[in-house]
Amino acid sequence: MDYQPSAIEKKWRQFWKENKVYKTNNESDKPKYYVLDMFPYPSGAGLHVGHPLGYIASDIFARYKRLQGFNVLHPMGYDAFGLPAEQYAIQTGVHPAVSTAENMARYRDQLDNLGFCFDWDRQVNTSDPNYYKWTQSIFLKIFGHYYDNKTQKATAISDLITIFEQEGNFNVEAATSQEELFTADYWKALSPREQEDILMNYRLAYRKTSYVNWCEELGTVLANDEVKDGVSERGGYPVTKKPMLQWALRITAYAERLLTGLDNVEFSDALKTQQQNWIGRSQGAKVFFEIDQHDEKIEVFTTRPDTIYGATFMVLAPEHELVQHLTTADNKTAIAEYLAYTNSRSERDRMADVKTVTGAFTGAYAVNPASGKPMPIWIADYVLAGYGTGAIMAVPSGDERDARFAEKFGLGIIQVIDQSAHEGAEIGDKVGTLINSGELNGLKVKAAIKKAIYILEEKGIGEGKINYRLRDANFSRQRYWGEPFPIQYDKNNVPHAVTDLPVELPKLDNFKPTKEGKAPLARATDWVNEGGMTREIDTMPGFAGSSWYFLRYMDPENMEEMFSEKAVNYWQQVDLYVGGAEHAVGHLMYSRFWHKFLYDLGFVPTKEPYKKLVNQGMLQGVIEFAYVLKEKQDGQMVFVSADKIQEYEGQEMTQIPVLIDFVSDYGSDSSYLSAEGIEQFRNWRSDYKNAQYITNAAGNLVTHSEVGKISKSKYNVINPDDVVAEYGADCFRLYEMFLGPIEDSKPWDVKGITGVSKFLRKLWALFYNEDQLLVTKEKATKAELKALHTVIKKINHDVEQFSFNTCVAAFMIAVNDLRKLNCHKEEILTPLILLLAPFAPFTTEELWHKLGNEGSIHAYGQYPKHDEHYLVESTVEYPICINGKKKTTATFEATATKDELEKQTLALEEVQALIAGKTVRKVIVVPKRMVNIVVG
RNA sequence: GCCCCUGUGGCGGAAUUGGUAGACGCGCUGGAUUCAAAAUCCAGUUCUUUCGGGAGUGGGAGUUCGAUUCUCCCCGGGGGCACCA
Repeated sequence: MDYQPSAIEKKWRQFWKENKVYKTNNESDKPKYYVLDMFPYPSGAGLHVGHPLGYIASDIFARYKRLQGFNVLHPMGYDAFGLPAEQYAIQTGVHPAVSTAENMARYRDQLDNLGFCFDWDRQVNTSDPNYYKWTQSIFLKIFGHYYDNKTQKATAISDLITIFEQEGNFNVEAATSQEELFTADYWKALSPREQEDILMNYRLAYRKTSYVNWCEELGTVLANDEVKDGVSERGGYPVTKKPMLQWALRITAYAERLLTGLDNVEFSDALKTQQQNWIGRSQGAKVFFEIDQHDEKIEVFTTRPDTIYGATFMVLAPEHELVQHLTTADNKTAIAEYLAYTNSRSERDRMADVKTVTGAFTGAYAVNPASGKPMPIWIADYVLAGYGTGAIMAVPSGDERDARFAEKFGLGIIQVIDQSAHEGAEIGDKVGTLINSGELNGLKVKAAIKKAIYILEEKGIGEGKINYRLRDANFSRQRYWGEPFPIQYDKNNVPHAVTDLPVELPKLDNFKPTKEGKAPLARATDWVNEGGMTREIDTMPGFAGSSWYFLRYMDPENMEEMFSEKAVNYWQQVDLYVGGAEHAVGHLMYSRFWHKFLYDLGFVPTKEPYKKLVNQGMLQGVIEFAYVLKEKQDGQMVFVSADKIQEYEGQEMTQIPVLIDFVSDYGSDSSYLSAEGIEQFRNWRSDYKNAQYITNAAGNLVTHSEVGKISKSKYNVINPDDVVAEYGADCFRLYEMFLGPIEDSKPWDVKGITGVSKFLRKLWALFYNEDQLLVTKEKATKAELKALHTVIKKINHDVEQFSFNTCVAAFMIAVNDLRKLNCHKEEILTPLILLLAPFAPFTTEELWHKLGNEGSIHAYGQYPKHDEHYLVESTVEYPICINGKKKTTATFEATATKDELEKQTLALEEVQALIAGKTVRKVIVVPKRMVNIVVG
């Protein structure tokens, strides 16, 4: 019988389904293990060959753990809210729920086709009201809590209100944007609206004005991704920043815990540093500067309070709230002009152009609290509104940017650090001795920083402070296809929690924003005004549903709770999380934040959601381009073969991606459109129908290949189903693992798959010859046992290391060895297929049954362990080296110790001849490797 | 500019973590089989050579008996952050 993957795979897919082989229970005598994949967004393009890379790896690991006797949770679901479905709806009128359901069904088919061991009874869908009911419920919990810095814990807002009623906010230490202090009497006298405004400064989910990318022409808010060079990606219309009252999550309250928590998880160093940079902790001081003729003070953050004597001017971000207020009459025009200038520059322009120094003087002066000298107050866009306080004290003798600014505008420079004793050191290195700095003179930088903070605190004009780059997360989206907020506003615009959950998305047939630019949900007027109040019409962002889905898998059908205490106490946390590095900061940071919040409230027993994380690299594709002349000729497009473009020198060319199905020798350097391919290409788009095609001598249009993202818009999506149809799912799985280390990005290339395909047929041939089953009960020889145990040792080691490419190589070697030994013995083959079962589930299931076993190999629960006994030789041949150069070889007892080997080596006549007359300095014995004699 | 990762045959990539560099696969070259092709099988395949060897893991130094592996400098590729006070 030939190896026929399609027949085998169909059979076992059915068997697994009927017998619920992968059903996981929340109760078991076995130890638990939780393997999680980042769930996909079910896009219209379907699954492509890149998606399964991580899924295959985690599937192998899950099956491996199951065979080792663990109770493995390995679920899958869909991150089903998102922009593409909404845009599709706007274009076609198909409701996002409908297109999403279709896409999910397609994904499911494609995933099943690859033989994954997901427990589909636990499927989660973030757009299902039974799921987002709990997302809304968590939001309300966040809304109902503030962060108490004393206990380092989320605490109920009701507790805070009690404190306010008893003693005001004098003793409250919280993560807050509340600056004013107030008494209990003051609090009690406030209107509900005023009280709520204050509470908003404490709530972990709160409303604040933030800026969005607004496109007047499209009448909608755009994501950063949708804005290119200051204009909308669609249509190229201008985009401006528009202030909008939006929900935000106070993730900054958890900055320190998110940072220190990294010490206790197994993430790659690269990922940890990325998260550390994102949080961006820096230690310094906040300092208040008085302003001449004004009551307000300017607050700045500085990491170098020691340089305060060198602060000769101040710079505010153009968006700083005091700018208008401080500007004097004669400077109004200049400031207005500068504000107009910065407003015209997109964020990208501002970032790209670091060299140009710009700014404007407000006419106002602050006072240097240390030296008492006046400091002109300027505005400049090198100071960012979003970082620190949006204002700096400028120390031109210390900071390079301040120096450039002072130089350009002729502002004073005072040297405050003597670095003569520290040649070549930068000020940022925190070395040197303070000069021109009053009481700080003579101190080393580190000591000066401490003393400066002490003095600031003593004078009551500043204090030591830790600043984070991390910003609170914007939590509002002006979209339809997301979780509605469970919030209603009363007539005083005070938000109230809606406790009757879920708040379901109302049905709409138009998903565009309203004419006034309001979010699409404003169209559902009855829904908005239900119950005499006004509903929040924004929806939650994509990261809401994905921030806790791994917990729902533990108890997905629970209608009373998010998940039961029992379930979460059993599964604890994700043991292994596999997913793309593109989520390094966004999703991972937000879900860690939510998890810590739930921990504070006692819902989860662990501080971190993920114990270990593996980032799989991106599988890239080859994009095929056809060259086309920029200028049409006689109204027609002219396509030019890549090997003929020299003939068109001086004429501008552009490249158009070509659907790879038309391309011959796809992916190679010499890919081309044959006459037939050109014909298909002509019929692809009406524009190309009558175009001219300048082909080469062979009549082909040579295309240009580039490695890039696999994407629908690049026409290079390869459906795994097609590969599976040709080679089988097991071959596909093994091949994707064989491509290289799981963390590396690499281009998809089908060239090498024949090698893996051959391997599977060779494996099959160990069992079958034509129709005859070759397997015997004969006792295995020593050589056969050695071949087997070598591979067992290797596989167990590599699977733990997540090194699957080397596993596949080891299998190939084992099968080749057994073929050479003509081994068809059950004693050898049973462990071999057990070993292979995680990698090639269908084939091994078939062979397992052929060996007369019942049930599923994947539920067997006894992964083979290697026995060192079979690997030990009686004698070992050692290379003998003199000073590292191999001179001869000698055979020794395998059991010989290092000392014995050394003695025996030196006793050899041949060796004595080699070292004749020279002094032996030392003998180095590397077990099982070599003996090196160092002479001379 | 800063941070992280990375550089090995024609290609994807191995190297037990300092111990025989190039496992395994692709490709290529021979050969067997075949009327022929596909498929399959066997052998070879880092470069160089006067067939003794010699060189060799981006380049240069260093540590070591010994370096793809550790240290420093430089160059190239990828990713992240970005006027961060």
